[in-house]
Amino acid sequence: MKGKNTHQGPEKKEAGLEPAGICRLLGLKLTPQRLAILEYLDGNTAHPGAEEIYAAVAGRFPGLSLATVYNTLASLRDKGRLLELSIDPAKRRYDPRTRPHHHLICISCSRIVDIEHTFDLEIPEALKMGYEITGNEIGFYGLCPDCNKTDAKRQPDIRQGGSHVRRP
Amino acid sequence: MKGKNTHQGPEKKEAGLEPAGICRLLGLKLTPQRLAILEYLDGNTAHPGAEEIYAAVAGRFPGLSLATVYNTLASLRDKGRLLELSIDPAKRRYDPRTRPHHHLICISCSRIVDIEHTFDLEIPEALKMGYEITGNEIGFYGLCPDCNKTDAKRQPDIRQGGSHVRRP
DNA sequence: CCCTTCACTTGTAATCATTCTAAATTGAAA
DNA sequence: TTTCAATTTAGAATGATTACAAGTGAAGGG
Repeated sequence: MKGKNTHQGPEKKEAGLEPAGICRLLGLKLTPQRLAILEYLDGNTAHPGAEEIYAAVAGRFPGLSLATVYNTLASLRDKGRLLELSIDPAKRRYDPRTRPHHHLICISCSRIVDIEHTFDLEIPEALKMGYEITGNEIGFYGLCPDCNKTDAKRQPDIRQGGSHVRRP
Repeated sequence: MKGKNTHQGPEKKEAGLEPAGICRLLGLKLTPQRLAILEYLDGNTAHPGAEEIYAAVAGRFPGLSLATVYNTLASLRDKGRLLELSIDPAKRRYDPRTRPHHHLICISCSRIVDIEHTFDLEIPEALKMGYEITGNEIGFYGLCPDCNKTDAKRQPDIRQGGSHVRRP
């Protein structure tokens, strides 16, 4: 763990704009803490939670407060630069990739990967119940390669139910 | 609030089987607390959280413990009789309708309605990253009729971002 | 370059949902 | 009945997130 980020692999980043630029663009004050957080998030595909972000950034930036992480995440989220995912029931996860995409989460270890693919999700007008729809997100559930190996012998019925079934 | 349930409207229930039958079928002991919870959940389309279930059932069943609600929900979930939704970042919600379906949540008041519609969600093999997919759930985000009315004048940009943007 | 100011940061307390625990209770099988 | 494991219960414990009050520093104006 030495590089700029703890990526899951080589990934294409969002359309340019380094941390400082983002702050200026959003009208946010340019503080070192923010820059460090932004930098950690930039191109990160691990969908980290607040605590993880804190741990990672605090390493390079001693004295950082967890509260600052939450504050920063909140403003980025409010400004639309960050997606706050509720796909993991244990905690909120953050995704710097703001272009619409979906997620695939392991029901055993909670690892999340992005699904960059467009689906046709037109809801029949009759089912919209008068809602004005602004977005959508698909959560795919399954077993990641690692867990699939390990769990092969577990009760098979645990996988029934067709949908987002979580392990005890 | 007098009827059997606090439904959102007339709804078709899951394929028969009253509370007692469900317990027997699942090999669960038939306790009055469980029956009361099952009864409350039966046909309920409000996607209640644990606290709400507790409050509702405790009304008719004084002495009920919140822990029991959590216990019961956990066993029903494990047995596949109940879906545990993480669509609401504030808390887990429960859905007795176990047939695959999707949800539409109001980004302002968190009201959830079911979307009973089948979508074609084939993920290109190349994007599956080796995961064995067991299910999926689409979360549609938007404004419910009520909030849409109330919020009409709010900052329009809050609705940008394309996806699950939550109100501060 | 020096002020001034208010957005930010910080540490900590408070809150909230959920889980854990250990003891008491009770279905249900024998 | 008797028995015993499953279940219920109150309350403590945990973990994530939010709230708060006081201190700090980035940034614009002079």
